[in-house]
Amino acid sequence: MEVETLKRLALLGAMKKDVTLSSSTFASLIGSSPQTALERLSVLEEEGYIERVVSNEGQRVRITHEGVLRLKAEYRDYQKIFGELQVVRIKGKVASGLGEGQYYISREGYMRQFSEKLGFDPSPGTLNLLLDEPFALSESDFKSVRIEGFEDEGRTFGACWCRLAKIDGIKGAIVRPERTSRTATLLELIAPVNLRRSLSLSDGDEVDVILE
Amino acid sequence: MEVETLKRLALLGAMKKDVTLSSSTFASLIGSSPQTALERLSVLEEEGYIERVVSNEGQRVRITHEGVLRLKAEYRDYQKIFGELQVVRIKGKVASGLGEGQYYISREGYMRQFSEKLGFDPSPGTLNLLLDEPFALSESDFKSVRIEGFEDEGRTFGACWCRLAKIDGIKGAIVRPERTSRTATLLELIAPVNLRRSLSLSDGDEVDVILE
DNA sequence: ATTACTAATATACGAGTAC
DNA sequence: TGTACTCGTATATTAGTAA
Repeated sequence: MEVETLKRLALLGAMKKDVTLSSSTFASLIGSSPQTALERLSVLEEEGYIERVVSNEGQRVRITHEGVLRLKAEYRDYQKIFGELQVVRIKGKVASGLGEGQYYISREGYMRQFSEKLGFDPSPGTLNLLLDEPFALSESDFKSVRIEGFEDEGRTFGACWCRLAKIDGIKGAIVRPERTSRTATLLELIAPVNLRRSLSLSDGDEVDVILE
Repeated sequence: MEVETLKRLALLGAMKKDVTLSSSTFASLIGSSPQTALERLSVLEEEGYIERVVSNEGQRVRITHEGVLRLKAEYRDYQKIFGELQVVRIKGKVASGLGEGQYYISREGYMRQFSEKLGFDPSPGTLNLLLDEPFALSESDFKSVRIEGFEDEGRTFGACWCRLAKIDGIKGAIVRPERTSRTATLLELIAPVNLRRSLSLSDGDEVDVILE
C-alpha cells in the first residue's frame, strides 16, 4: 500500500520539487479520509521515503532518494513484465539422459563455438529437464544463438540453437538441435560447471530455468 | 494490494502461460501465510483479474485480459513518473487575437528558425487560447526550443520559446515571447495548417493541447 | 502435502474532538 | 481552514481444524 501512495506523490511531481498538500485534497486524490491520508504520509516519512514540513496550513512533501529507489524498483518489475526486460521462467524435472550429451557436447567443433558465442566453456555433458509443458525456443528470437553444424571423422553433427539462461541461479545455456519439433518437452542444459553435481540434483528434482 | 499480488503472478510468467502454484510456495513469495496467499488469489479471481483451476495438489493460475490491462495501467503510471511517457495536457478556450500574430510569425527571421528548429513551416497567424490556469513553459525544459531575436527594418523582434504540441490532434507548437510573465494564461499556437479553419473553431470553443 | 472454512487477532480506517 | 490525537469499527491476516 505504501508504494501506491508514494506513486501518487510522484505523479504529483514530488520527485522533482516540493509539493504542497492538504490532508483533504490528498485524501480525495487517493480516495480516503483526511485522517488516513495523513497517516499514510506519516508512515512514508517514518520509512524514510519522503520528507515533509508540516504546518497548520498543510504540508510540503518531497520524495527522498530512498523513495525514488523504491519507485524505480517497482518500475523495473513492470519493465520485466512488459518487454524491455522480459523474463521467462521454465520449470522442469531432472531426467536421466541417454549419456549421449557428453559425446556431442565435447566435440571440438561444438566446443569452440560455445566458447565464442556463449562466453563459457561447457562442462562435458548435458542436464536433461522434462518440462510440464513444451517450450518453444524461437529461432527468430534475437537472443538465441545458432551453433553451426559440421563434419568430423566422417560423421555429421547438426546445427543447434542456444540461449543463455540461469539454471537455479547458475549461469548456463539451453541447447536444442535445430531439427527438433518446436513443441519438445525435453530441455538440454549446459553450463561451465557440472550442473547435476553443483546443484546436488537427482532424477525427478525440480529445477528453475530463467531466460532474460 | 491486489495489484501487488497480480504483479507477482505476472513476474512468474502467468501472463503468458498457466502457472502452477501451491499456497505455501506463493505465500513465501509474497511474504505471508498460506491462508492469505490463498485469499489473495481468491480475491483476484472474483475481480476477474485471474482464472484458476484449483485442486488438492495446488492450483493453475493464469492472468486474464482484464488483469493484463490492470497491470498495463500501473506500468503506464511509472512510465509517466520516469519520463518516457510524460504527457502534459492543457485545456483552453479559443480567443480572438489582436491580429498581431500574423505580422510577427511571418517575419523571415522567425520563419527560418521555425522551419529549422520545429520541423515545419507555420501557417501565418497564431491561434490564441485562454487558459483556465496559467501554464509555465519552463525554459530549462530540454524539450523547449529557443527562437533567437533579431532586427528587421529597424525594428527589434524579441526571442521566444517554442514547444512542440498536439492541438486537438494536429501537430503544432506553442510559441511564447521570452519576456512574458511565467504565469501567463494566454497561449499562442502555431501549426503547418490554419488551426482555426482546420478545426472549424469559433471564439470560446474548447481546445486540448497535449505536450509529450 | 493441498484447499476450505472458522475463529481469534492484528492492522487499517474514519468519525469525533482539541488545538 | 489545517494537523494531531483518541477510540470504536471495519478489514485483513493468521492459527487451527477438517476434508
